[in-house]
Amino acid sequence: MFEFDVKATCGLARAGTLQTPHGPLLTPVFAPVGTQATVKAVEPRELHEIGATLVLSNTYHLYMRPGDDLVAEFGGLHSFMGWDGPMLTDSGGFQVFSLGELRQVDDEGVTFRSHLDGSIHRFTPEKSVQIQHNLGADIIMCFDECPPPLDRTVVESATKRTALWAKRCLTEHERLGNAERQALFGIIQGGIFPELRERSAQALTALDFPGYAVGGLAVGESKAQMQDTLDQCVPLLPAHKPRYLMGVGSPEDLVNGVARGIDIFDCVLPTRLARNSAALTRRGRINMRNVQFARDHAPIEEGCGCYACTHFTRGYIRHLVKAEEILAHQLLSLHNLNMLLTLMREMRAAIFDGTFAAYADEFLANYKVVPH
RNA sequence: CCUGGGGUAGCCAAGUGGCCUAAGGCAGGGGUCUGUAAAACCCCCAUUCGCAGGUCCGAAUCCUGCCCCCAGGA
Repeated sequence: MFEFDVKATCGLARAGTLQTPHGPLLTPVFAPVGTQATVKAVEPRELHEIGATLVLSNTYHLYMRPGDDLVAEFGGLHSFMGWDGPMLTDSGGFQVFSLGELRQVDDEGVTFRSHLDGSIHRFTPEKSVQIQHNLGADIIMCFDECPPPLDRTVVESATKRTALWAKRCLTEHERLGNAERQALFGIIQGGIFPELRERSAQALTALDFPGYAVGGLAVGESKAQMQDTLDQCVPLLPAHKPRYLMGVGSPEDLVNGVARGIDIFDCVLPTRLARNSAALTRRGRINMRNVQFARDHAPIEEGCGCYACTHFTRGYIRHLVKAEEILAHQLLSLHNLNMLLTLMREMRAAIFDGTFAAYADEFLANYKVVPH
């Protein structure tokens, strides 16, 4: 289980297959985020229809509500949420970063207040692995500390801690004895600092995880810094193991990530943008709230095969957005996810065809940050 | 016609002499969003208070006239 075969390469870009208990995962792959055991506004049936293969969910949120023990009672996340494909859970490490003032980190673990009711809780690496064991995703993540990427002192201590915690996660995972059912991935930290990335990669690869994530990016650094960091640290990861860039991303970041040898991505962006009325197109992002679309009879994107684009006009979707109808969130979420999933499929095909570089160049040339 | 109440932004509405170059909400326009504390957040949107005079150092606020609207009575 969890064998990863690189089937084709094109430059640094790779197309592979990762075996999981819920079927093979074709990479490069983008995972829609379903934080609370649901991809917001999208049914599992629809996820299948648009070709989603991997879904991410969250340790912190599900521990808080409804509780990982309750999810276990329902047979784990897959049966609880009705998704029978591969799943990944984040460790809760990112929440340590994003909860801000609500938390306190020490070498042993993290104490934090619930964002729901203010109650005090504590995560340790062991606790995170235990929760993820109860949740039952195919891929689980080491409990890490994800620091703001630019402060060297903070990043250095977080990077050291992440390495120590990775060892503890692995020990706990082995103790629980379910390595055949769940693959535990290690996470590289180090912010934008090459020496720290290098040290982190050395420490983590020494533990021989079945897959490695690059964490701590897309959290405040510039695009150039993110790309430089990937250029530097992806080659430090074993070529025969899947590489996961956490929390990314935007269409251009996915292309840039694949070009640098990343296999797995996840991001809230497409679904969050959808609920905040933005649509992703190949020419860039458009805000469907804007009055310029009020009398637009075209679909969100000409030529897009998704249900939103084959059945509805921009004018109608703008109306739904302005009227705050639930269907606006549903259609835009579906479209945005479809756009990214299609992009991933096309990149995979281009890698097999040996035309990835040209494909990437053309995509990036057409994709404008400020379109129309 | 009489009596009372009322006319502040597209709508609702606070303010009843100086801190009003007028609160707030809605609507409208624009922006932000990357391992989801997000169907969230941010910005813009009345030099002007029904109209015309007057009092006063000072008026959306007081006075006079006019014009509208509402309720009740003829």
